[in-house]
Amino acid sequence: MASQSKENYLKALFHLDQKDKAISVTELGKVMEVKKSSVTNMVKKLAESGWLKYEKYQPIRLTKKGRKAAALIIRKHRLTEMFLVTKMGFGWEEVHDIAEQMEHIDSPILFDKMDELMDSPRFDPHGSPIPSKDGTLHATHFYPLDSFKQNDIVLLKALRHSEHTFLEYLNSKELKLHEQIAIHSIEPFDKSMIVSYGKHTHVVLSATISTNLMCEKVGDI
Amino acid sequence: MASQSKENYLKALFHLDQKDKAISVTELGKVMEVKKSSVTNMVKKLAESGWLKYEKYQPIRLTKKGRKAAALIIRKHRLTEMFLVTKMGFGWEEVHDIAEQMEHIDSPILFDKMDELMDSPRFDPHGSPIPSKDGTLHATHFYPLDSFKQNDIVLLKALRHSEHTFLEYLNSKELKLHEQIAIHSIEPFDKSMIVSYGKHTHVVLSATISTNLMCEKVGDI
DNA sequence: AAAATTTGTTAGTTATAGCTAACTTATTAA
DNA sequence: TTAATAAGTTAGCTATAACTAACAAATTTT
Repeated sequence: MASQSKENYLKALFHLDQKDKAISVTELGKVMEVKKSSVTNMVKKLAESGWLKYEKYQPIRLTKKGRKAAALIIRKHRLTEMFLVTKMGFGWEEVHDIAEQMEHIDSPILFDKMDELMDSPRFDPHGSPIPSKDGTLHATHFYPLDSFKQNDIVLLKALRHSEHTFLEYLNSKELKLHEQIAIHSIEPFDKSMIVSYGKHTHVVLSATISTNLMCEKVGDI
Repeated sequence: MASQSKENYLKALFHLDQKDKAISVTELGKVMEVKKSSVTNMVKKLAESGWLKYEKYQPIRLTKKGRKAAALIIRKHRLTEMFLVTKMGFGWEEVHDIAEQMEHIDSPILFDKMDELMDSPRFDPHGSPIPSKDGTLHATHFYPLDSFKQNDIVLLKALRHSEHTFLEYLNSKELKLHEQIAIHSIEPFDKSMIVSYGKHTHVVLSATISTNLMCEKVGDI
């Protein structure tokens, strides 16, 4: 495939692409933490190799080929994260940086083996879906905790993002994926919630937290 | 640490260093599969960062710092190989290329975890010693099968090299590491041997094979 | 000891991937 | 609708790490 740098651009493009709106040079530069001029340069090269379509001053559009390549890199990343957590005993807050490097490893047998050893997991440790081998990423239908109502019972299915500090916070609250959460009340003023889950009853979750907890309703109190 | 390319130079230098004789630019170039001019250039840079000592037209000498850095890269390589074989079910002929990439991953916790999960293995799947965490590589005292005598019983402890075809050959003969080998006779003309091991009796091993099987004597027939 | 060969170095080129500075195009505000 | 701002591009520079071609030093052979 492409160089590590190119793979990172493809990955970033894939993520921006998911948010449906047009992808700009400036935006891509922000995500990649490089200057706009560097982006213009790189995007030209990626266009030459058919990973994306690009015309001066126009939005960047991934091609089917580019989208598939990106999905397969993300597949390697997420399979690795899941392997590290389920087979090696790492915490979900430890695996991102390792997977960030492992995703560039060129070895189909390695990732096939991980997949096999884990019986083809569909989600990574943070609840993000793992693209399938053909580069397909099926959409999930989870909604932020703050979009549910009082007396709803939900399951925590994914995190909107996986920043280290956020994961550490959830660890400190012993709030894990697939945990059942009961919404006792919602404070109208700051949207903070009083919830119960696992062995914790009547815990306060701020709106900052609850917007990032992606859930699925399973019943009522 | 250094770039991937620099790490590969250090590794090559370490291996050449083990063969005690002075390291030349030409030799290093052959191992690295680059032109001599590229070596001269790189060696200058490595010298500037203190990985080695170098003066024009003089042999290259690794510094203590360089030797340690190299040993730690080799540690990552060999730990990975062992992990892939013992924890993931790969064959010893499949792991080199993967480890070659994984050895550049910057993540102490990953390799510490592998080490822990395997209870600090001392050898990799091909019998090569794994440098310890402080960069020490203890010498092994194994000798090629062809240096033993008729009626000696030995254990296969390591391979002199691990080329894919050689490993495949050993697989086809069902000859594994730690297998006990009894030397029945040695053909004086071509130094081929008739040996028995496992469930195989009176198998012929050519000198080409036996020189690459590093063994340790455990008794007599 | 001179000639031939091998070994090693230097200078200059290429590709990748970033940067700054200057400029152009597009969009938004006055 | 002009002016200001934001977005995007171009040109030229830097570092890494390879290369070739030409040359210099060291070693071997005759």
